[in-house]
Amino acid sequence: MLAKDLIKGTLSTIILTLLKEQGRMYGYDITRAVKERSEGKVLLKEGSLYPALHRLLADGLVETEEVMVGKRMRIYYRLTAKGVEQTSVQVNELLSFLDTIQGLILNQNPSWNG
Amino acid sequence: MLAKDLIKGTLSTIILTLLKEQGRMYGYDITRAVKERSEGKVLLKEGSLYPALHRLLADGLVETEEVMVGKRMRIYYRLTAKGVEQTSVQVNELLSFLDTIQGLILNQNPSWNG
DNA sequence: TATTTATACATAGGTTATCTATACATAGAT
DNA sequence: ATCTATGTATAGATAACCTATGTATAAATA
Repeated sequence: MLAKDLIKGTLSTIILTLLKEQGRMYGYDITRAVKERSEGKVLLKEGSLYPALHRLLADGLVETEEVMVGKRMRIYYRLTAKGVEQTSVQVNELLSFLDTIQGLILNQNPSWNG
Repeated sequence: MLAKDLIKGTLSTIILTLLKEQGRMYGYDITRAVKERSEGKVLLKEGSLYPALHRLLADGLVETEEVMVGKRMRIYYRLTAKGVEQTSVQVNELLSFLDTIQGLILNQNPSWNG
């Protein structure tokens, strides 16, 4: 129940990061990459992924390229210039947040030890 | 917008951790502790905190002690035995998740560098 | 003495991201 | 034949968190 909720707010950043790194990916590709890299801990569902991709598209952070592979369609996504910028912003924000939470949990901030 | 969503799923763990450490705390106390420890980055609102505390109470993870201070009521919260157990579980889960996400973002998992 | 700020708890209602479940379709494996 | 993998899509449910509001005591400050 906890693990399920933790992904919230991090998904778009994960997708953007993968795209920045790989250049272009299609949806199914992303689900496998997330699964592999998280060692099976993060299982991205279609109901989460595709709406997320559509949001990124609507926000102008990614652009698409449709390709027919045999009789099957693939929709490749790649970052726009705006998307590249936003990726940096979100990655910094996310890493900073992870630090903050770790600090809260592990009590690395000495100011409260009184 | 990102930072606002990131807190989701982490709040109960933060509260439980604080209680485990401090022994007992009341609501307003918790908001200040979170603010201080996160250096102002996490501003816990009443509309988030009190429902969260009530959930923990309903789940039997905390118990309360009402104290009058002057004419004002304070409700102290402390962990139950079940709460102590659950705190460990959630902290481990959260730290593991933070590592996973960091790995995804920073690509520390070498298995995908092909 | 009037107003602001801090302390202290509470909840109704809104937002929204994610998940569940379902749908359609190609295609390889067993 | 049937299962599994590949590939995209959406309607509806869930639920956590926030906004806004309410009540009340009390200290500060103008």
